[in-house]
Amino acid sequence: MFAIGTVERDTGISRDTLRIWERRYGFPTPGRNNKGERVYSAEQIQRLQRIRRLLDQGFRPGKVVPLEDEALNKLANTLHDLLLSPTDMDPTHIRLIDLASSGDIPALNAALEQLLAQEGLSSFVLDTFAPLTKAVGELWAAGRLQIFEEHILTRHLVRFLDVAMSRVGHPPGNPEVLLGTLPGEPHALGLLMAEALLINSGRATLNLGTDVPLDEIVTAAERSGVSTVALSFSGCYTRNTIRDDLEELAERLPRAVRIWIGGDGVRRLRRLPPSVEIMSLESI
Amino acid sequence: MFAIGTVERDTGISRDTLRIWERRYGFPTPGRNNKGERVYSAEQIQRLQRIRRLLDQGFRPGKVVPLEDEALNKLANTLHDLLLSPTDMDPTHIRLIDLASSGDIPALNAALEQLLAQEGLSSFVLDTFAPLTKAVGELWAAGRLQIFEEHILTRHLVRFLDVAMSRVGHPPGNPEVLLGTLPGEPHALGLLMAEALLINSGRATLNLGTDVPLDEIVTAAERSGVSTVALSFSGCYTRNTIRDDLEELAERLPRAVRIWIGGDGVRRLRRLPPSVEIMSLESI
DNA sequence: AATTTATTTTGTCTAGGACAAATAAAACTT
DNA sequence: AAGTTTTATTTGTCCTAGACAAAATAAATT
Repeated sequence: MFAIGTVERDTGISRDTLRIWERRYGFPTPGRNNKGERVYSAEQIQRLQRIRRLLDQGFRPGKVVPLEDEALNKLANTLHDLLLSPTDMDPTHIRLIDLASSGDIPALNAALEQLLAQEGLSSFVLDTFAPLTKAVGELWAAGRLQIFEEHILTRHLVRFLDVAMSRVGHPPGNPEVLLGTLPGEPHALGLLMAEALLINSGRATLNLGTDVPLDEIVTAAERSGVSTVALSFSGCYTRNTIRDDLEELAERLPRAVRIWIGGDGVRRLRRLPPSVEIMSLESI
Repeated sequence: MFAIGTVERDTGISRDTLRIWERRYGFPTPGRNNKGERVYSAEQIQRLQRIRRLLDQGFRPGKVVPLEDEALNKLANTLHDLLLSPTDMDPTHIRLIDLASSGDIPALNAALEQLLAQEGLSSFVLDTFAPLTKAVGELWAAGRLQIFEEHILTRHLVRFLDVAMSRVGHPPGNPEVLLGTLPGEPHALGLLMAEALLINSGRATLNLGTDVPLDEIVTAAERSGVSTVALSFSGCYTRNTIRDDLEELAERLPRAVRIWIGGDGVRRLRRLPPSVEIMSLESI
């Protein structure tokens, strides 16, 4: 049995939200310990994680949280069929995904190495690596991957790109593009793919990685003299303040600095500050 | 001006703690917006971050939170002098730290490459990389590094070890040791060093990375059939439940599986379950 | 079909108190 | 003097129930 703080950490759903879901939707239904505090069962946590994944895919709490286990499974399956229908997928990708979901990391690495050698870094990132990343995310959303499997895969993908970039070598000169994600955004692969493309086209980068407070981005941009700040937002970025953050960033950065944003989390955004531009990997 | 949620994210101090510090120690002293909600200035956030670093070093809130800016600076300086007195340090390390804190990444990489070639991976990790990591942490704790500088350094160190490991290649066969950190622990370098030493001695590993829920560790250990689970805890692991977590882990893992724990966060621990063993990098 | 306006949904924040785990200090024993 | 147990202090997490605004959807208008 787990306390609310543990559930918050393991599911990424805040205490406040957990309590208010209980009041509004009748789920979760924690028991109480002798202190009167909520205690959650492992099953409820698992269901919360499944709900979380569906929310990340764009569903709304009111339609998902009250659902029973069965209905939830059905929804996840529908999603799975929708997203991962093998008919319209490249057979090479299907093979990679099979290797990934079977956990055969050495074979996956070998296959990736071969594709990298054939296609060159830029095409590899755009045509192979990015779709594979997307597929992993969708497998995960559909509940076809355990959390630990997703961890392992992501780690290996990160390592693979790191090694590939180290072969190209870092372009000389001052960095032109600063990369990072805001606090609360843990996904680094989008940044890494962007960095690989930039490096491969001869532009020096400064990758701050994930979870960088806004004022540190400003300081880093000023110090390093970059001309562009690139931020990545995945679908799971729940913070409701992206627009405010971007406005603040645009205001505090030196005038000449452009802001690029990308990732699944930016689709819903409208009315951006003038210096902010939505970028895709292809347009780098 | 920033809301309490933002401050929580950027400082890692929970809302509840922020409110209770205000009540008990008279700091922080946020203003209020028109909704009656707390708003924190950038200066207060900076001071909170400095306080956080001192707490990570083992200071207690009652002695640190009420301090004025001046006293805080003084304490940080004393700490800096204490931890990083150059007299008792290897000149090679001093040079590396200089390169690191000056932000000259290419030069740092070159120096690391040279030392790696000279010493071999195991000695390099133990005698160069680990002390450098520690020094970076201490520079950061003493306020000598900006957050973004620490981010950049850490990223490059991770990348460097990843590349070094990829040269050694992954040992064949089933993994023997599973590595990971529990939710709330973001530092991956300890794991990575352990992994490098294991790989270099021919033992296959399975690195789950950071922030892995406990039940996922159990599942992963069962599926992969490892004989050891290795967890890393840095000084900033504030979760008060390490012992409970370890007890639960020991109970749920297969009997034959040993648990290794390491890192700065385990020094304070006593009365561990019988299958749990405190390990240092040297003893791997 | 594209804007504007109304309605619903949703997450974050507020208050002060309660409690136990963790740590430090004191008392005791060997 | 060093180790162990007992007492006191410190500290973080959790509780309740309500309020409010931003985001998303539905409805109405141009």
